[in-house]
Amino acid sequence: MRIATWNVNSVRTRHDQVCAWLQAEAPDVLCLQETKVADDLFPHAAFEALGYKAVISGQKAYNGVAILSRLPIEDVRVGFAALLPDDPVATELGAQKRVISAWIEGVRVLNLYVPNGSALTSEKYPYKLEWLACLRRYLEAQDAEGEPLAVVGDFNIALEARDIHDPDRLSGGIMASDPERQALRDALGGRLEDVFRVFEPDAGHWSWWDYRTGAWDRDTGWRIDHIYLSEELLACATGCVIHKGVRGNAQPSDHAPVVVHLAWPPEQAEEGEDEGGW
DNA sequence: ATGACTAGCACGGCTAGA
Repeated sequence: MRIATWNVNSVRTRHDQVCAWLQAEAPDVLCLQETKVADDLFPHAAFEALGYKAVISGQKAYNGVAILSRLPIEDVRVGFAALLPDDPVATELGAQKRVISAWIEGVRVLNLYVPNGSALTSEKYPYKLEWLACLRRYLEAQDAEGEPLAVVGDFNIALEARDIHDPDRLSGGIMASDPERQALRDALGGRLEDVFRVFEPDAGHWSWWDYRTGAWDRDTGWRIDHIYLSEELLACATGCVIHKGVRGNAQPSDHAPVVVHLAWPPEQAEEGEDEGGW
């Protein structure tokens, strides 16, 4: 099973590129962020023609997430409030469409678009921290479900120096400040592992290049698009790859896709504990 | 120190992204 994540910066502007990538790579699941479209205008037909069904949580112009899958999709949950019905902050944060999950092939796939925060002095920065605190409560509730879990998306946070092209200059600023890094670590709770780092310890691997600074030409990027796995999925991971070349397309998104390869579902022999079975 | 570029909305410059 292969699960991918890609911030496409408008699914309508990018849908030809998304289709081309789906045809070339054929992931089982593709999670999109920044779809930037209301649900009634989502381009379902283009993806259905390739065998992918989409479940979506969108809004006009901003934010928006979607899960595309060629495997059957069950038990879709939209927003933090789906698991935190009595949490007023979860309900309030639901105004921005940044959270969707689904049950696919025995995996809970959770697709997140974490707020950017803009600048440490912006009112959007405390919003980001509040959102991450709510994510912590949400993941605690999710953990109680005991499901194999893959949390993917655009986290808008580089957790370590090796995830930024110029850590000396950029550490401590937006996307690399201690409070947001700690808030994300607190949410992950030590239970979820950044699978890219299982396979690649070195710096120099980015998932986002700023449009404005000639970042692609200079390869001055950040690694802010992540895939976090629970223990039983991590044990099945055979690779995690950033599809950097996609950033070199004409009219690209500023993010590249990230894909995890899983030997999943596990062999029947490995899970057969039922003595009456055969 | 600042801004760059891209997209949406709507058709003129804003907001927002990261």
